[in-house]
Amino acid sequence: MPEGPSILLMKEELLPFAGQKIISVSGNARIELQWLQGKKLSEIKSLGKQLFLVCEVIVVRIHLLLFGSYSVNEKTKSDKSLRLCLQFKEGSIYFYTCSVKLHDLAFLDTLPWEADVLSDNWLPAQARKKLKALQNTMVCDALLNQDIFAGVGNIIKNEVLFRIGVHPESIVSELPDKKLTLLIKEARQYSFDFLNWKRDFVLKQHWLVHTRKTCPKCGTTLTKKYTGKTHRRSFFCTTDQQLYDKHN
DNA sequence: TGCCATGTTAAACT
DNA sequence: GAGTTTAACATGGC
Repeated sequence: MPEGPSILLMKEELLPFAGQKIISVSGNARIELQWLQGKKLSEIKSLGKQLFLVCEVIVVRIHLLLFGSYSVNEKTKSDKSLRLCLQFKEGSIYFYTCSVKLHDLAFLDTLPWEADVLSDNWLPAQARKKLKALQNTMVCDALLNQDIFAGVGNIIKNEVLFRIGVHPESIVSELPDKKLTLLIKEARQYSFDFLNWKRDFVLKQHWLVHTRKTCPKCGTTLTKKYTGKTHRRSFFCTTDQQLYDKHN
């Protein structure tokens, strides 16, 4: 569920509830549920992997983490996993096993909206600037940095690096400018491809390297390795993805 | 059945 | 204090 495109799809599905009044609130999230009671769900926003339910002066931040899920109108999981349920006149929304936090409205102003790769607010120049400031950082870690590429997750990371022919352990500062441009461009482009494939339930079949065994380009065995400071799985082809480090 | 994974945060370390 | 590593959390698929 959890990469940026999936959150965007969730937002789309919840959009019909925007403008409606919250009739009742329940769930085991450790927040003051009663603050939401009777409030209007005035707006739904998203930034990367985070969803924001703006309820007049209070903002509910939902993050699905690794295992979170949601449902609309019908409760599909146990009480134990139900973190938050908002009931409206014409239906309900349910969030399970996710992080739920309350913030005031001003909190939204502190967020890096320009980092959201799927948003109209996306500023590639800003991403480039942040990348240029990185010292000794591997591209695999840079792509997962939510302050630079909000919404990019491990799948997108692996697929983007294969598309642009860059080894995940490459050092950002060693990338030629052309590659850096491509990296920034594909982080957004692949996220949109992910979004469309996910919407059509054909995402997995489009994975070229993620969880795959052989390189679709040259047929050699792909490498699977936990890379970078994030220690996340990387799938890559040592033939088709060039390593840029201080030695070459 | 045990392992592992589309993620993040906080505690525990050097 | 900084930068880092580890632990914790929790569910479903293979």
